Amino acid sequence: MPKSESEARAIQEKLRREIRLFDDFDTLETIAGVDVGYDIENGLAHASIVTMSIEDLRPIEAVEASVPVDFPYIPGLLAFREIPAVLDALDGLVTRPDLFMVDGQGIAHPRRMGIAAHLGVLLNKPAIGVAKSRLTGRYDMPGPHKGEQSALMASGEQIGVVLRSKDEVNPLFISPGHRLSMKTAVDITLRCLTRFKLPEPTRLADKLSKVRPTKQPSLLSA
DNA sequence: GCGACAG
DNA sequence: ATCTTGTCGC
Repeated sequence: MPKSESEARAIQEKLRREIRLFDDFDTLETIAGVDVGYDIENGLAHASIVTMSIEDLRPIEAVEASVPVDFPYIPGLLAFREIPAVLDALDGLVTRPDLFMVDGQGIAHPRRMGIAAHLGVLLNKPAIGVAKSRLTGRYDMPGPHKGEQSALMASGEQIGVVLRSKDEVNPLFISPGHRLSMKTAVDITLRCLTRFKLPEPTRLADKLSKVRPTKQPSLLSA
């Protein structure tokens, strides 16, 4: 873990060279949603990963892990705060998913190293960033209906797509993280949308990552 | 120097 | 992210 902000940025500058933004994968049958919630009073980061079939969006496996938070929230350095918990949860997975969908940015980041790109490079797996708000870049608001899009631009380049995932609700910010193109990132996200604002992988992971008062029935039990 | 700023 | 009740809309 980096001990300073400058050290963390240096790590990002180094890792960004590994990013590949073109489709580079074989099978794409399973996708895993990744999200992290917080238990403020206990100083814990609670990560959850939900693997499902891309074909029918049926949950296959769900794991969780809580670890002490050791890095503060600093815009642009979110990965250093959340990835430790994610890697811990990953150990509990029986089957490795073909692709990861992370709650946060892919390359739509000041140094093109959002948490989805960071995780993708660490695991050397395809990864997509699905954020609920903008970190960096300029864009025009897309039309009000589901499926409408606009480009997220920065430094004269497209770093993401602003996507209306549901009628009349704030749009999502999609960006590739690793081993897939901008187009594929959006195509896959669209295929994971149902009636909600968030695509299924992230939506289910989000529910599990929130610290619950008591135990709830498993997502896989039904 | 002044704002902006994923979760 | 998290803190929180009511309220609008299907």
